[in-house]
Amino acid sequence: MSLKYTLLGFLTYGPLTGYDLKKHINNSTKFFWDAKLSQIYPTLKKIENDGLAVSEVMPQNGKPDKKIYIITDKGRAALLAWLGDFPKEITATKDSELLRSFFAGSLEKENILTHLRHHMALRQAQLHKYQTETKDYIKQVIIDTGLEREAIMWELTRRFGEQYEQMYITWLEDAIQLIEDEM
Amino acid sequence: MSLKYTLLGFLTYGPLTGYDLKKHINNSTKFFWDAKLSQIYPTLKKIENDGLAVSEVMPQNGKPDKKIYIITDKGRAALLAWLGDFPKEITATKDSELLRSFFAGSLEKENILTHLRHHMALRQAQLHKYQTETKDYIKQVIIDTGLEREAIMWELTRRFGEQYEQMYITWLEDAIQLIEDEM
DNA sequence: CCTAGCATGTAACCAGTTACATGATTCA
DNA sequence: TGAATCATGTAACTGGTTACATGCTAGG
Repeated sequence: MSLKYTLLGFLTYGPLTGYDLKKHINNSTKFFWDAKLSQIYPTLKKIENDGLAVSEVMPQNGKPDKKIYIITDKGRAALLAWLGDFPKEITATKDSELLRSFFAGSLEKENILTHLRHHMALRQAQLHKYQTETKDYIKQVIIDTGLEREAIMWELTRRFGEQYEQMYITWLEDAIQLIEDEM
Repeated sequence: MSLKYTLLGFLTYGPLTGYDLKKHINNSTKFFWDAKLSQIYPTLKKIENDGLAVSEVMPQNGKPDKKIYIITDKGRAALLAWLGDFPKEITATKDSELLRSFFAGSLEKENILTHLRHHMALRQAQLHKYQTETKDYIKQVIIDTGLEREAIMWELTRRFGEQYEQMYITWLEDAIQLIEDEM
């Protein structure tokens, strides 16, 4: 359901193709809302059928024709309605690594520790990515579009990613310490 | 896919019904892996078909008969194989509220602030739950089962929940401050 | 020469949600 | 009297993944 609004959200900044939208997602919402091209294309079709956007075909040679989507007033209204919505409950975020940790009690100590250390390396890489690539991308988009108000929100969500990874790394460090000492 | 291992994981502590399993999930893994009864029942059926567990029917009157599942050696082996698995990439956790924040730049300042404050109340309630209900439940399970080694891991995942909510609340506070001052 | 990027999509499948169906007991 | 708990499940649907199909261009 939220993919629809992700696409409409990006379309408010200007007309885009499915391929463009995927690149925008990869550089920004990927870590809290991601989708594959094979899901994006049918969703765009549905958006057009519902009158939330219209498409224009730009012929190309050697490549498939580009299909550019333009948001309609109805699409803008639908996005605003969604933005104004309040959830009454927090939605549980799934994390299979926490699940694995939860049931890891039956494994050998060293086995658990190897697991946690491996996971930590992945988290550190992700933290680094938020602090470099993602940060640079947001800076560039601000320069290119001049959307200052939006930029505040984009930077805030980037910082969430950064703080989430930092919290995760601290938790992993503490977990490793505790298991080394008490297991 | 992970629901299968969630169910097998709980079944290693003893024979349980689908209904029992849901209660265990609600008290522990719910915040990083949840499922409805309508998904649990067919998954248990699949687990039995694959030979990972066997079921015994206990007749009752006035209620549907209880169907108790018992994990098999094949089931234990499957769980251990999964526990030993390493993911090569971190999986993006979906969060529609972050997505809403990402696209909230077009809304009025007060509108965004109301949203963030509302979200904060939900997060504080969840934090409190981890610090009371969830903590008490783990204590009780340790008393009842004496699974000390497992208890270390359960307590660690509970602490993750606590630290996650604390991080989220801090982020929301900072976001509110920033928007009040700079928007 | 091979990989990555550009650019579209479909088909089959798996995971998960919502709604429906049944019905007794207990507690506020 | 009505909601919650116990206890099972099915059917229809939506969301999301994997695999397949096509084919050119640019760069290392």
